[in-house]
Parts: sequence; C-alpha cells; structure tokens
Amino acid sequence: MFPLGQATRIVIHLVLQEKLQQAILTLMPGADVSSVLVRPCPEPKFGDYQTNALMGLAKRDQLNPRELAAQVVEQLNVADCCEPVEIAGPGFLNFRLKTEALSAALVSAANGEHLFYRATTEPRTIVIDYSSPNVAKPMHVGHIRSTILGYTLARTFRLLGHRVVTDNHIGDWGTQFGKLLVGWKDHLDRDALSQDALAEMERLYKLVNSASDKDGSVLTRARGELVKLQDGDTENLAIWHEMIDLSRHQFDEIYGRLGVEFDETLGESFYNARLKGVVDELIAQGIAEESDGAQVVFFNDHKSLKKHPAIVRKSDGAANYTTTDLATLEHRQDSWQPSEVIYVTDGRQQLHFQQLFELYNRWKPGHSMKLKHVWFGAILGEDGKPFKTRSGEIVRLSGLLDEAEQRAFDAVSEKNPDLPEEERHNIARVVGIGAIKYADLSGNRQSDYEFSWDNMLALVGNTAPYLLYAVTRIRSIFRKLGDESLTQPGSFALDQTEELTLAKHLLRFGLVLEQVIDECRPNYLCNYIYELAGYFASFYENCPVLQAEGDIRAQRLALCNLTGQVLKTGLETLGLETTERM
RNA sequence: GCCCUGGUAGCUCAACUGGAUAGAGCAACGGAUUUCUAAUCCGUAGGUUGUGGGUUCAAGUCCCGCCCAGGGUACCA
Repeated sequence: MFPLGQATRIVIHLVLQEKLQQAILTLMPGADVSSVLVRPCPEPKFGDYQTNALMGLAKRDQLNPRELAAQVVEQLNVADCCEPVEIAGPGFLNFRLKTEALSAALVSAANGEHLFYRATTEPRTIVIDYSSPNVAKPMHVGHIRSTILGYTLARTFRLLGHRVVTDNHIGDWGTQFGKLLVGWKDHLDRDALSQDALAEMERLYKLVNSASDKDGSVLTRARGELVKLQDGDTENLAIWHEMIDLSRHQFDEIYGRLGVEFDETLGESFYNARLKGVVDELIAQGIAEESDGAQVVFFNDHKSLKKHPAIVRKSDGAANYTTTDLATLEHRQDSWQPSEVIYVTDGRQQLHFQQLFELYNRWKPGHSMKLKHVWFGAILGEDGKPFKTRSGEIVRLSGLLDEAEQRAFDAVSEKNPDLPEEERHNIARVVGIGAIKYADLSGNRQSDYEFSWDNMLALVGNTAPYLLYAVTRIRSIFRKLGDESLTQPGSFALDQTEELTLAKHLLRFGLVLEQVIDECRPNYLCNYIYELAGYFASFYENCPVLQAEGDIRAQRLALCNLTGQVLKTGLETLGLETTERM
C-alpha cells in the first residue's frame, strides 16, 4: 500500500502518520483521524517519532488506551523504515527509525532529489500585507518587525509551493496631508529636501502640527488644503505626488538594504474611488447605521465587540481606515481569489482587525477567504520601555542598519584583520543586517522584544553570527577540497552518535517549515536551524572530515554538504544571506 | 469600568493538536586548542512556570477567582 518510495525518503514522519491513520481506520471505521499526528519525540531515549493520539481516541470510545495501542500496532506495518513499534507509558507509540531508512533518505537528498521537505500538492493563493509605512514619515524601528516577518512568511509559503501575493499597503492618503501641504507651501527648505526628503517632510509635519495646536486658524487652513486635495486641486495633487515619489524612493532604499520585495504596492489612495460605494452598500444592506452624525456598525451579538462599534464614515463625511480596509479586502478577493489574507501588524491593532473581519463577513457573506491577523509585540529598549534614542526620538531604520553594519565591521576586522577591506564590508553587511533580522525573527512574535546590540551580535548563542559561522566552517571544508570531485556515497553508516543525531535532525526540516506556515511563526525555523548548527558543531568537533578516508570521508562530506544546504535554505527563507568567510 | 494580550532560571527567550524528567543562550564557575576557521566544543550550577482552586491517566498549556504589567476602548492608522 505504501512502498518505500520517494515520499518515504523525503518526509518519513508523514508516511508514518499516513500509515498510522490507515491502521486506525481499519480498526475503527469512520473515526476522525485528522488529529492523529506523528511528531518528533521530546527525548531521544523514547525514540525518534511518537504519537499520543491513541490516548485521546481511546478516551472518546471508553477503551483501554494500551489495549487499543496494541491493536493498532498489530495493524501497522512500518517495518520497512522502523524498528518494532513500542507502546510506552499510558499509551504512546514510539517509532525508532532504521538506519537503512535514514540512509536512504540521505542518499536521495545527496543525489539532489529533495532537501527534506515536500512542496504541497494543493497550492493555495495567499495575500500577505506587511510593512505599510506612511508617506512623508521616515521608516522607523516600528516598521521592521512587520516588514521582516511578513516577507519571511511569504518566502516560507513559496518554498512550500504556495502562490503568494505580497502587497505593501502604504499610507499615502489621510488627514496628515492637510498639515503637510501647509508646511510644504510655507516652510519648505528645498536643500534639506534634497538632502533627506523624509526628514524634511517630518520636520514640516511637526512644525504645522504644533502650530495648529496653538493656533486654531492653522488647523482650519490644513483642513482646507486637505479638502482641496481631495477635490482634485492641481497644485495640491502635484505636491502630493512629489511627496509620494520622494517617500517611495527612500522606502525602496531601505527595502533594498533589507532585501525585501513586494509584488504590489497599492496604497490607501488606490481605493479612494470605491469608498463612497462601500459605505452606501453597507447602509443599503442595513449593516451600517447613523449615530451621532457618523455611519457606524454595531456588533451586538459579539461579546468582545459589543461595546466597540466601528465607524465607516465620519461625521464630516470622510471615510476612515476601516472603510479603506474593506475596499482593499474586496479588491484582493476580486483580483486574486486568495484562500487566505494575512495582515502582519503590531498587536495594538487587534481590535481593528476583529472589527474588519467581522464586518467583511457580514458585507460579503459566503466568501471563503481565511482572514488572519498575524500580530507581534513591541520593540523595547534595554530599559524595558519603548525603544527610543537617548534624546527620546523614535529610532530611524536607516541609522539602525548603519549601526548594525558598523558594529559587524568592527567585529570582523578584529577577528579576521587579514581579509581584504571590501570583503570585510560585505561580511559586515551580511552579518549586521542578518543579526537585526534574526533577532527579530527568533523570538515568539507575540512577545515584546528587547532590542540589544550585544545580544543580537553576540558570537555565541542563538544569533545570526553563530549560524553564519557554521556555514563558513562548511564552506571552508569544501574550499580545502579544491578540484577534487565528490563521490556520492551509496549509503550512510552513521556509526558516530554525532553523525546520527545530525542526520536525524536534517530529516525534520520539512516538518518545521509546515509548522511555520501553519502558525505564522518563523521562530520555529530559527530554533530548528540553531539546533542544526549546534549538532553540526558537535559533529565538526568529533568527526574529522578531510582526514577521514574512503566511504566515511565521502559520507561525512555529504553530511556537511546537506547540512550546508539546509542551513543556507533555512537562512535564506529567513531573509539572511550567507558568506564564504567571516 | 469593559475588552485583548502577557507573567517561565539573576537576565534575554523557547517549549509542536494538553503528553513522558519545563529546555537553550547570556552572565557565573570548571575543563578542552600538535586540529577541516576556538566567532568553537564539553561539563557544573541555576525552577513551587505570578497566585489560589478546578477538569484530566496527564496542565506552563484548558476552565474559574485573585494579583501584577502592557495595549486597546466613536470619528488617527
């Protein structure tokens, strides 16, 4: 029924899982086996993989779990890849891989047939919305999590064969432009603008903002400029376009440094023409109603939203971001028919997205999109308060990246002063930017995260430099090999514990990638490659590669090569480049 | 007030449908370098998972109460 085919070699745990489910269905026709999963054992002494699902099944049917387990084992034929299955504790099944099965998986990977993961046979289309900076404001440290997390998720989905549309929903419309237009017309410093456009625009905004706090007539004028812009005034539109161009130029510079890309950049203004129609439909369908002069949607049958109505048209007649987001969602549904739309923003917007999703479900009943808010915690300084510069300013992203590269440059120059300066600069770029990204991705996204140069650029521990160093050690071995041609081993003996542990860990790559997309948590991948780098380090210390001879040498070289490929693929999925030396 | 998060080792963080003895790193202490990059490895120590109950064969994880922290809470996004 399940021959030891290609699937077995790629992801053994899935084959075990499928066979287990079949065995259960034979015994208990009609049972729901969707929750029957095979997972890695928490402790190697129990085996390589386990399932705890039989205990749950036994409980539902009031059976003795160990007796059920015995019957299942009776039905289960996994002898081609496992030692005899053990029943343990209250009803766990423990699987221990045969070395020959492990060896077969490694051989096929070494032949380039796979890299321990299986692309999906049912590709889905997923829209991912991330980054979303505001025009006329410099990107700051608050944008980095959304940008990094969002693009990492996009790459992970793509690696597993899904179609992804990434969309940068930039803030290019809204009330701030009234003040910006006043500032532009009265106080613009062209020199400063050409030096650093976003800083100049930010200055203008702050200037007018504080002026309008003191002087009501300034605010009135700002509103007037905004109305003119919205009515299509030529001069204001031209200024607005210039502000957008200047901003996007600087965003692109940052995205270039971060290696982040988008398929679409449809800002808020793209949906302007649709906003009135959206509100009209909501009113016509009886979803929105008038309240204090605004058009409002109430969620009375919803516990957590009961006291939190959503405004879709302000009393001054203007739409707000809920309306824009509804139009955006409609556009995404119509354009790409995604099965999933993922928003990557900070946790403070949870209420907004609850409202949005609930509202969209009412507006477009029967749509089949899964709407997900993937939120993350704040970035804090080492004092535990929101991360700011010493003078209390928000930290700008460009300066942050500069400092990361500088610190990495100092480190590499100290460790390896003989490398050419140009190479040291490149290493510094890869390590510095990588360190920032990795520090951001390696924690649970929902935790607040404490920004610490020392922690992220530490040379040991779960950091980018440690992982990149592991890659350079592997590269170094292959450099020493020179022109010598590699012989692919026909099998792997895996006599040394370090070889065995490393090999088994390689096989778990696919499982981890699945977990990342299931829960939108790249830290699972970080943990995995950190463990992989650790197992490789032990292997490296204990198992000489180039000094070994014959089959052992070929096998160890292949293990190095496979580890290098998985590390590189994992790191690239996280958005990290790798280097030859460091 | 109400709603949403979170509270795990001195510090920063993990912990996979509830699963077996809660794991790493940093800091501390002890060891390893004729060697494929020591930006490394091995070891020691460190815990009543905020707190009190409950459900379960099994709870950091689920349910209820309380304490603490952060965020949100009608016309900013």
